[in-house]
Amino acid sequence: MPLDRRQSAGYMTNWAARLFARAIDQKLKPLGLSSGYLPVFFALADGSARTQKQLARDASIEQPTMAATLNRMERDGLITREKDSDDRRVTHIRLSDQARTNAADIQAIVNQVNETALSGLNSLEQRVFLDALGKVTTALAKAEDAE
Amino acid sequence: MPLDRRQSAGYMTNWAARLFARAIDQKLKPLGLSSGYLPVFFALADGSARTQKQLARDASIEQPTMAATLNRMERDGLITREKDSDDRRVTHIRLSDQARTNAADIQAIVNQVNETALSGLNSLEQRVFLDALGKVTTALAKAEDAE
DNA sequence: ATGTATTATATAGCAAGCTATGTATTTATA
DNA sequence: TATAAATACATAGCTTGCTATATAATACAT
Repeated sequence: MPLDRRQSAGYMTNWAARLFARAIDQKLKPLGLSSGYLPVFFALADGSARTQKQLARDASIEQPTMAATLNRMERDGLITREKDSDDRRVTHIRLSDQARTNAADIQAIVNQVNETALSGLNSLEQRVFLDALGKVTTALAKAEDAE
Repeated sequence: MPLDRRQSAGYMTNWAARLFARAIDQKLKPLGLSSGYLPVFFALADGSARTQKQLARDASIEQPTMAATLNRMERDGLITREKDSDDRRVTHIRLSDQARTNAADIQAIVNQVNETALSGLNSLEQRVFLDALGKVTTALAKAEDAE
């Protein structure tokens, strides 16, 4: 790949994100899971319930994307949906018991992929990298809001 | 967003990539372009021809993804396809003249988004960040190959 | 020369992301 | 109290990415 592409933060971030997703999807596949489920999984792992709106906000994902993800997770038996009896616009989402049994495996897979990804960086570089990702997302999110 | 998500390289990289794509797509929209076209654009910007296979390799994208991208670009009048007369499996792809006129604007948009994204980092952090992205993609690509 | 590999591209089908818009319910206001 | 605004979720339609597989053309090997 030409050098100038490697100097573009946007291109490199996109490429890294695709490699992360591929690595995680491949390892989650035997469990019948995929990378898009992860934010929902982690948000609900403690057994609590969240609404679709809360899940979307926590994962920084748009609501229709979250709705589609939850549809797939429901199809796969990973979540249950229960309408709020007071406010019937709201639906409470919980992990199924079956899904909860996978929690440790999922965490191990995520940790392993993150470790592999960062294996070429020393601990200072790892800190700077994660910190930089935080600053980059903050800057881009702020620029988006400023529209 | 909870702290532990911000400590996951995979999650943060995915998030940053989505913010990059959104920022770029929004700015490219007035030109009738989108982020997926960029790697093709840059590879062909000098007026040269490339095959689908070369474009896919250069962009580190799978061949069917590149085929779909090229279909959209052809639909939008941005590229031309010409069959090789010697080897009729091969198709040569070129930017249309119309597309070429946008080159400077596109480069400016990409530069601007990258600058915005990195605006919270000092020059040392920027260097470490880009270098880290290179190391992360190398590590993940190598792990993928090692299957 | 013929059959087998290899190569380049196409197609099918899915996931995960987006924007724009619709629908139903609740809240607020005139 | 009726209407308007806001809220939560659903739906439509698109892009960008993937894997798996098919098709067509070329190259290789016997």
